[in-house]
Order: sequence, then structure tokens, then C-alpha cells
Amino acid sequence: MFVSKGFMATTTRDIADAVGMRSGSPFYHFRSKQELLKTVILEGLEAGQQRLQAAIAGIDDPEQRLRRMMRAHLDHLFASDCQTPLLLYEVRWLEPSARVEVAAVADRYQQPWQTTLDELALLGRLPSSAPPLRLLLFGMLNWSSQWFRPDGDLSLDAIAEAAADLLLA
Amino acid sequence: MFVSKGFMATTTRDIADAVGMRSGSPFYHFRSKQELLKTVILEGLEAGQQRLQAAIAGIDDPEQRLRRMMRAHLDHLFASDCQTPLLLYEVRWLEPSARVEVAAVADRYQQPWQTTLDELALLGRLPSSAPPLRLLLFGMLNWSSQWFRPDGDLSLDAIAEAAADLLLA
DNA sequence: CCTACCGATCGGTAGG
DNA sequence: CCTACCGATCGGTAGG
Repeated sequence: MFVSKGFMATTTRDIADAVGMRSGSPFYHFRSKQELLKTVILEGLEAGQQRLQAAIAGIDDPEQRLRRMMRAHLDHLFASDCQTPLLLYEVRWLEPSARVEVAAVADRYQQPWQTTLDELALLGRLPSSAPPLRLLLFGMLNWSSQWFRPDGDLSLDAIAEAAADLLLA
Repeated sequence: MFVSKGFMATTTRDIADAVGMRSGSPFYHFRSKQELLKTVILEGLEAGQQRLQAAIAGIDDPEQRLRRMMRAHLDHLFASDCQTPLLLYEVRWLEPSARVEVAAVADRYQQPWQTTLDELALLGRLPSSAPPLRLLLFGMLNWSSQWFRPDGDLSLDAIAEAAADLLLA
């Protein structure tokens, strides 16, 4: 609901209804609406991290690995249960201390990406892995949340491939 | 205020205060809060369109033109008076009919981009201009709103150049 | 454009 | 986890 309607437009009553509770009961489980958001973002980042690790386990060739990471990232972006990258739009509603906490976990997610990009640059299969390359890459992938339609002409595979080809041209 | 705090978190009282009005007065000028959003988005798109046209007037070489368009787009993205691409995040709060109206103007903004990309592809300076190339390009540029800091190491010029180099490799 | 106000909603709490 | 409720806020309006 935070993804589809946005944090501000989702009421704690909406959430209570969705799980068959009364309006006051969410606050038995969570101290505040913000803590609910923080929890779901952190859970999603964790799931994304694991999905990423699973996708690249045992893949030695860095180009193959990058392509799999991109596909895994897009999968996670549109998975109905944990659309974390979309939730990151909502981090702004957290208080600063919670925002710092989320940022630390999000940073950790970025590390394997930078490692793989550096590897490719070292092998000469990428002109450079210096900033802002990684951020441009995430831009290509994450922006798809603004226009991708599951019933459209382009598949997630096609998007991942097009972005990878652009990078590795 | 819609950009920095978001539409939902900006109250009509905030807006009234900012221009020295009383709480009810914005509704003398605008029928509703939504209409205020629609107006400011459309004005910003118009300004962006003109900034883009001004940047490419008389530029025949398509690569030069694309590079200028990218720089102009980033400038517009972070111009303090009309951060339209950021406002496009808020389109979701408009009712469907207003959303359609905005989408039509936003589509018009995309046309010169596709034209220039097609031109480059025709000249063989781009492997292809087929979808989702244009959208990947906008992803690289627009996503910078999530991480760009004016006081950081990277300038808008550097970002535009890195993205252009990636595209035209 | 202001005053005065309404109806509704919302996050959160006390007490059980 | 429910009931009952509060304090505050908010978009919007009537009347001038």
C-alpha cells in the first residue's frame, strides 16, 4: 500500500482494514506509522540483497554476473511482495535517524555492483567504472518503475538486456 | 514546496503563508489544491520545452544536439524555479483527466529526443534508437535527482557528459 | 482577498 | 487486540 498509494496517502486505518484489524490495533505492533515504513523498507532491502546474492552465486565472468544482477534487480523492483526500490521514494517521510539506518543498508546493496563494475573496467571491458557510472546504471533500471507496464511490448528481460548492452558496448 | 515537501505534505496553508495570504485565499485563485498542482506542472513543462528548444536552435550535428539537450534537461531538473521532472512524481495525486492532460504535454517534450536519437541511429552513430533507449536515457538523467548534490564532487556537466559518452560509445 | 467556520479525517492513546 | 475517544489538522466554503 505504501508503494501503490504512497506513505502519506495510506492511513493506518487502511492498513488495519487490510489485515482485518481495528483502527487502533496497528499501534500494538508498531510504535508509529513511521516505524511501520522503516520496517517494511528494511525487510525489502534484506530480501533484495538475498535475491541478488542468489543470482550471482558461482558466476565468475563479470559480464555474466552484471547481467544477472541487472535482471535480479528489475525482478525485485516489480515483485509484488517487496518493491523496495519503489519504497525508497518514501524514505523522505522517515525521521533523520531512521533515514540514516536505511541508507546504511542501501549502501551495502550497492557494494557488489561497484565491485563487478571495477572488475569489468580492470579487464578493459568497460571504459571506466568511476562515478557516476554506477548511479547512471541504477538510473536506467530504477526509472523503469515510472514507465514499465507488465502488459506492454517490453519484457523485463528486454529492458535488462538493452541497459546491459548500452553499458558494455 | 510541492517538490521539496511533496504534494501531500504541503498544505494550502503553507502555500498561503509563503505568499503572505490567509488560509482561505488560495481558493480564490485556484479551485482546488489539485488544480494548483496541475497548473505548476504544466507551467514547468512549458518552461522546460522552451529551454530545450533554445538549447538546440541551429545545432545541426545530432551528437552535439543530443549533448546539449541532456545538459539542458539536467539544468531544468535542478533549476530552483521549475523542477518539473521532479514534479512529475506528484502527478499521481491528480485526478485521471488532469493526468491525461499532463501526459500529453510530457509526451510532446519527448518528441525532439526521439527525433535526435533516430537521426543518430540512421547515421550509424548509435546501434539502435528503438525502445527502450530513450527511456533508459531519461532514467540516467532523471534518477540523478535522487543522488545529485550541488556541493558534491560531480557537476551537472560531468553527469551529462558521462551519460552521453555511455550512449554514444 | 479576509474572517470565521465546517465536516471529515487522521495518528495515536488509555484502559481493558 | 478492541472500544472509545482525543487533539490537531486540513481542504474547502459562505459571506462580505
